[in-house]
Amino acid sequence: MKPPPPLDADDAVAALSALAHPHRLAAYRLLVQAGPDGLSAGVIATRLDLPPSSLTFHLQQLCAAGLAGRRRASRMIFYAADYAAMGALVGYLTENCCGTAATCVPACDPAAAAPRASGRKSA
Amino acid sequence: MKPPPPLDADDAVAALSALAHPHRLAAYRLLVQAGPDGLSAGVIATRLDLPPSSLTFHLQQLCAAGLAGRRRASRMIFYAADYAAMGALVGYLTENCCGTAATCVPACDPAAAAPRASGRKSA
DNA sequence: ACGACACTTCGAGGAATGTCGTATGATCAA
DNA sequence: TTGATCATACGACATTCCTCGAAGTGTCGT
Repeated sequence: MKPPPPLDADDAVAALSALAHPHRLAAYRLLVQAGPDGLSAGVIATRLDLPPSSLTFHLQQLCAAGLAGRRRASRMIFYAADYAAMGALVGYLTENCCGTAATCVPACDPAAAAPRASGRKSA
Repeated sequence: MKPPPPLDADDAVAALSALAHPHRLAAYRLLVQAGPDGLSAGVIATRLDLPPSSLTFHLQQLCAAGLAGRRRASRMIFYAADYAAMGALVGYLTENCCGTAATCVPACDPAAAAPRASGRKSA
């Protein structure tokens, strides 16, 4: 069982596209830093100073790419980062870069990348 | 001296945007896997089955984002991945995600992320 | 010098993306 | 039920991005 589910090229492009926008990247980092509980759409909109409809648009991209999940709590909707998805993306990016040893990036450290059972939610 | 130069939000978006396209992501992975010597534009064009002008367009995005470098060797031009840039990007993405410990991704391992100014991955 | 080769630059058309006001759905308080 | 709040769906517009043929630049072999 591999915590980071194997990502294919299309998934990776989707995830990267989702992150490749200032507002979405900012929102995503907010979620990453907020932890598993996530943040409500309203809070995110306030912090990012974005109109609700624009925020929804971006949040949907993040969810569609599998980078975030949503959960309803009464009137509010909470979004939370999907850490496993990020791990999978990083894995995809660094895949095979260890073949060239010395030039490899930290995240690509074989010792850290292979054995790590941080299995988590994925929905 | 920090191998991964601190990336700001704009740089991160630029890098992510550069990778957020099927052809560029494919080209980038080819470079990552090719190692420090890189690959010539012609070889990349052949493997990706892209017309030269299209390839140049994408390769330039990669270079502009700092993810790749170019070097001329007689008639050919070699492109090579910039591993440090990738490390910086991964670092930016995972920054602060360790605050929530258990949910954290492998790449975000505090032991590997924080004190890497001197030593790096094992040999 | 000449011709061949490797790649880049230029330019234009078409497709995809981001923005945000307004309307609508869902939930809660009284 | 009525009214208020939180968020999403819809629609239209502007802008940016991708593609690729043709022409141009630099390098090599003869």
